[in-house]
Amino acid sequence: MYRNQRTVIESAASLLCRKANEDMNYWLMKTEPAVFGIADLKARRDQTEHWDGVRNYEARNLMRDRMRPGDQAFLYHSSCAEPGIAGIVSISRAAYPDFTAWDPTSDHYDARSTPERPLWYMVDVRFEREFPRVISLKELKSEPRLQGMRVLRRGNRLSITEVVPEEWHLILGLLD
DNA sequence: GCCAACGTTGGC
DNA sequence: GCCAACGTTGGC
Repeated sequence: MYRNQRTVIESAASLLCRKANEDMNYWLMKTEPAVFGIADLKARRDQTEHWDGVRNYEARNLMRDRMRPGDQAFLYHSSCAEPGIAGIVSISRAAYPDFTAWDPTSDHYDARSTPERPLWYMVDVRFEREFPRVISLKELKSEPRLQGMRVLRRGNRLSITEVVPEEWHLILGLLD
């Protein structure tokens, strides 16, 4: 009961915050569903998880300098049978040091990063919505008004990219 | 600072 | 499994 009430209150607060925030940004975040997909996030306690393992400076800078709580992001499934956008997550915590970089047993260990001088950062994301179907990469590529999207560029490898509001709403419209 | 070699990403 | 494209590393 307490959990439900808190969730409702937080959702309302998040909405209010979003409406008041002119600088809200939209994002696209890539993940391999075999490792951690939208279904995994949905199943997490509080449907929230930290987004660890980003080891690219440009993506780190976007998280650290531009992402704000209340921002929304498409969750993109890559390296799978049907690459595409599987749903929406929200940013629930601003960037903080990625502690997996300090763990020698982690796949993402990086000896250059320390608690005193963190090199890598992560945010927390919360499940918002799973689409009734994946909006495939093929479908995104076939839409002329989306050709500017960085994720569609040939050879793109950046795991976090910005989505402009026009693209965001157009993509949501593809579901109808 | 240049740039070749390397490891990784990710669609196909 | 293939391979193009990319970011990073390290020799010079």
